[in-house]
Amino acid sequence: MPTLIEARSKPRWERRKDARPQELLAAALDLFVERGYAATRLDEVAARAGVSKGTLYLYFENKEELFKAVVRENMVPPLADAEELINTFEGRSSDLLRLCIDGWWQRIGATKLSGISKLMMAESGNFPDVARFYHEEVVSRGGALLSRIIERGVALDEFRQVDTAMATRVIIAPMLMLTMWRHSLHACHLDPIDPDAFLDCLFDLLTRGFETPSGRST
Amino acid sequence: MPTLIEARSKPRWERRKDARPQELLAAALDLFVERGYAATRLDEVAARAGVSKGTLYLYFENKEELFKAVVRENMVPPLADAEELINTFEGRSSDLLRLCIDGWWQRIGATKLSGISKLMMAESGNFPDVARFYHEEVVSRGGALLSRIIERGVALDEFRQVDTAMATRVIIAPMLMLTMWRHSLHACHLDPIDPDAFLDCLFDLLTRGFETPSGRST
DNA sequence: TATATTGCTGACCCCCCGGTTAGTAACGCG
DNA sequence: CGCGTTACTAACCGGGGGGTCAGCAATATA
Repeated sequence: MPTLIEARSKPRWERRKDARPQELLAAALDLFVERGYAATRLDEVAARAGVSKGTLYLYFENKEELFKAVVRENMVPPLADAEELINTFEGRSSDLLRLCIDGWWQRIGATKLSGISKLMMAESGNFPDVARFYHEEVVSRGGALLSRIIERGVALDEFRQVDTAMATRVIIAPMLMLTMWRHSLHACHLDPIDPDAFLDCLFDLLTRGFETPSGRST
Repeated sequence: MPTLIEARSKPRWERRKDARPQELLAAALDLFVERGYAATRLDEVAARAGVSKGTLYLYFENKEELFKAVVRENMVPPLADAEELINTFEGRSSDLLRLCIDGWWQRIGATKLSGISKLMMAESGNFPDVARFYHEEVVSRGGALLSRIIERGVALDEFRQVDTAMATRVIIAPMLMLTMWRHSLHACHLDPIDPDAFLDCLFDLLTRGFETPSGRST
């Protein structure tokens, strides 16, 4: 039972209009990654952000818009940065590719954000609207990004002439696989995989596979 | 409005005690693969099997036991056959490996059964009991199976001395990846992947990676 | 045709969760 | 200090789905 003083010094709740959205987005990210899209309860998101469910609906239209906001807040900026990097980068295309793969790993793959990729692979079938949004906002942009790197390498005669679409898939697939591995099997007490060794191996395979003889230096 | 004759010739329902379990399992497999574990409604499973939900509960204790039965009915027999094959096979270990990979593709990977693998990767985190069952019944048995092939190859000096656990993961991972690809991205109108070409490529990589010089013939 | 057996139905219970809203309390301002 | 604005809460609604069960109707038997 709160004393009068406590009641005065600590109001039951505070008005913090500007901080709420970020706090709600952070809580939503955590829970979407932990439980998946369908299994995430908006009550729980609100509770973790320290507000009631009604407040959540003051800042986000509904569950789907909340999820979209999480994606826009977290997944899109790294993509934009990578696009900027490609536009300004000067140097070997294989180095640019390595930069992008490492950047993906540090900013997405190794963080809880990778859970969003897993979530979409797992549940896209049940939520076609969300899947379409995610495809437009993340998948197609990421694919285009890799395609540009490969085309750059081919244009500069650093890479062999490869089927760009196929090569893009070859690069993305192991990264997605690493993500799934960490979020499903690994999370369920199976023997862990060493991500750094895995990515080194992947990059080694890719450069050997793509580089032209003239492109190899060192 | 049924006439008297129709009512006599076509009873509202029939007693078919022995056929029900198989029909329910088939319906359950379809829906688990289509929608996932959590999103599958038992009402719908029963309806697709041509019975009411109550009947389903006459043959299966609850949702979890129904799912376990689906796994036992569909995933375990191919594993048992593969174990039998390994026990009796005489020939090169690389041929045995190819047989098992092709067998997996024909009996699981290319069929709706691959949806069960995808389902477990997607939802194991939310259903730890189911995950434990699946791990014991399928994952660990499948892993042991591959390990035995590799150890056989090493013992017969056909394969290099490799880390068996790592090699097992290297083999399984691309197969799981192919599965996920087909069930998420591919299912959502993204550019398709050619599974046969993919598996050829995978097997080529594996044999080149594993074989000892002395093990290479032809 | 009469009776016993039992496979099957469908209505029901109850909790859960996305979404809504009437009302309340924190805060800015005069 | 008092008053108006509004950020926030708590209770609520409705639909959905796992699981249950009393009763019925299809068959076996005679």
